[in-house]
Amino acid sequence: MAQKQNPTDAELDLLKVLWEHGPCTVNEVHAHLKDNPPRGYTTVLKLLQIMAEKGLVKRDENHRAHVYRAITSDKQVHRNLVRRLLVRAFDNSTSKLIAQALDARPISPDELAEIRAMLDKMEKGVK
Amino acid sequence: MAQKQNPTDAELDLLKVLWEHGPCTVNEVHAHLKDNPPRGYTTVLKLLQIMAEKGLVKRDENHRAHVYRAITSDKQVHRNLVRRLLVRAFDNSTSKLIAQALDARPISPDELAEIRAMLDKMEKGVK
DNA sequence: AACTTATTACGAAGCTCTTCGTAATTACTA
DNA sequence: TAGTAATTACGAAGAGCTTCGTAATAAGTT
Repeated sequence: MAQKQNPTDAELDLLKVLWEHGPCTVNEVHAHLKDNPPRGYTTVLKLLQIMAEKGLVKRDENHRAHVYRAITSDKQVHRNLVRRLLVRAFDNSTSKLIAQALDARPISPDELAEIRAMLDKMEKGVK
Repeated sequence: MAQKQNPTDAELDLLKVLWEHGPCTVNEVHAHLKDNPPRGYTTVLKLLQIMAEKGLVKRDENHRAHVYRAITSDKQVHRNLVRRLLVRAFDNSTSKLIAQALDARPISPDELAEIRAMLDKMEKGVK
């Protein structure tokens, strides 16, 4: 059974590339990767192989250069990351987490409005 | 120099105990620790020693049993955890994170109201 | 002082993550 | 076919995390 697992830091970097550019060969992933930190070609390859084992990506071996694609969407992964943080540090309280989020970084009025809009939409949806 | 570092999972468990109960001996921490997963006494001791090296806790050696206390508040640590997640996965966008947080778990109307209240307070403060 | 008990110190094992060097494979080209 | 270039496969090393067994130390007790 393919375990649904959170990606590690390095893995998340590669997933970002796949989310943005769609299915890629190792070479393409390596090329698109931002250089912090710089990573060698075989490092990327190895990571993708491991991610394939874990079930984070799937690979198509029909071409000369195997093509990897993300199995889970960015949304799913992000949600799992948030869930993990919720139980790990915030007693599973969304409001506690949001309080910290609002405090962690200065917020622009635009962002604030955006957040309000989300709440409004939510209340409507729930009602 | 004491590095300001995010605690690991096991370390966070111990910090929670120290935040809740104040300065503790190893024995007390071990006793207060919830049993998931169960951890041996020396494991807790070793963790606290490492945390002392890292600068996460400080220890008072004046008593027979050394007394450990958390150096950083829960609030500070929580903020760092949120910050890390923000840059790691959400492009440093608070609203993206909050969108996921609202989506990650069903929210009660009470919590929703609480969140609204925070936003109101914030806007006043900023203005 | 000898004994017992609680505590700390030390070090190692097993695990995962991350990285990369080197070898093997594959496909193309002269 | 022989040579080359790109790619994949394999394996290992170093780091950090987590756990705990065992030894050393300190304090109190008879």
